[in-house]
Amino acid sequence: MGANSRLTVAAHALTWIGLYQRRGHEVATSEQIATSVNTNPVVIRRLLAQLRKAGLADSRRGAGAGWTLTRELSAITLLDVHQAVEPGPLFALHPAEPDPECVVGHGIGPALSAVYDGVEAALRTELARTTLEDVLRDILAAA
Amino acid sequence: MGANSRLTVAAHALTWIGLYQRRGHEVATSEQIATSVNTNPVVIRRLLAQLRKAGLADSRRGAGAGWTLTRELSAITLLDVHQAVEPGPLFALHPAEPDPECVVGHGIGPALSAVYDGVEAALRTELARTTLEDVLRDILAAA
DNA sequence: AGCAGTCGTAACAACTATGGTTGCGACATG
DNA sequence: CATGTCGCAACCATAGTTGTTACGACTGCT
Repeated sequence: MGANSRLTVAAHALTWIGLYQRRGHEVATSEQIATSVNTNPVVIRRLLAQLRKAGLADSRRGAGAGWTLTRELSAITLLDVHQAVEPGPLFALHPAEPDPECVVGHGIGPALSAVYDGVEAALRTELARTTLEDVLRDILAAA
Repeated sequence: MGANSRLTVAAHALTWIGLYQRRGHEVATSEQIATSVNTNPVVIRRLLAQLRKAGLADSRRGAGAGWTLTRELSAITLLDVHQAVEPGPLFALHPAEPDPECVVGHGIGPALSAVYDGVEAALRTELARTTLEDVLRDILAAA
C-alpha cells in the first residue's frame, strides 16, 4: 500500500453520493458506496467522517440512515477533498535533525522548506481547478 | 513513515558533496555525509546508489574511495533528484478494482488519472525551477 | 604481497501507515 | 420495540521507511 488512495476513494464516494441523490434518492449508505468502491463499509465511514468534519458531507443516524452531500458537486473541488483527507505535507524534512555544526546541515532545512512550500502551492492550485462536477461529467461522457 | 524524506536527504547529500569538492577535496565518503545528515552511512550509500543509477553521482572503490558529482550543482535540479529517488506516482487509484457494473466505479479511474497527470506535471515544473546551486546559495546566504 | 579504508549488498529489526475486518453500542424511524 | 444504519474502538496483515550489523569486494599505498 504504497501511495495514497484516500483522495481517490474520497472523490469516488462523494461523486457516488452526488449521482445517487441526483437520481432522486435521499441518502446513500456506506454499504452501497463500499460496493461501488469495492471495499469495506467501515473504510468508507472512516473516510466520510473526515469529509463531514470538513463540512463536505453529513450523515443521518437511525433507521433509513445514510450520507448526504452538504454542497453541490460543482461546489466541491478536489482540493477541498484533498485537504479534508490528507493532512500531512507532501515532502518531509530530515528524519533526524541534521548536524547543526555543518553549514549544509544547518541551512538546508529552511532552504528546502521554501521550495516545498512553492511546490505545495502549485499542487493546490492544480487540484482546485477540478470540481467533482467535472469528474462526474467526464465519467458520464465516457460511459 | 509519514512522508518522504528521501528527496530532502538526497538533496542534502549532493549539495554536501558539491560544497566539499568546491573546497578542493576529491571525494566525499558516505560516513562524512552521514554525519552531516545525522544518519547511518548505509542509508547514504543506498540513496547515492539510486542517484548514481540516474547519472547524478559516481563512486570510486578501494582505498581513498568515495563519492563525486557527475555534473555541476547548477546542472542538477530538484526534479532530477526527485525522479531519481521517488519512482512512484503521487496519488494512487483504488486499492482494489472498483465495481465495473457501476457507472462511477467504471469511469472514475480514467477521469481521476487525467487530473493526477496534470497535477504531477505541475509538480515537476515547480521542482525543475530550483537547482542545487540555488539551494546552496540560499544556505550560504543564510549562514 | 599485504594492509587499510571504503563501497556494495544482503539481512534483520523497529516503527509507522494503510487497509481490512469484527464487534457492539447509539440512535432514529416506523 | 424492532430494525437498519452509523460511530467507534480494537485488532490483524501487509508494506514501506529507516536504522543497524555484518561481510565480501575492490583499490591505493606501503
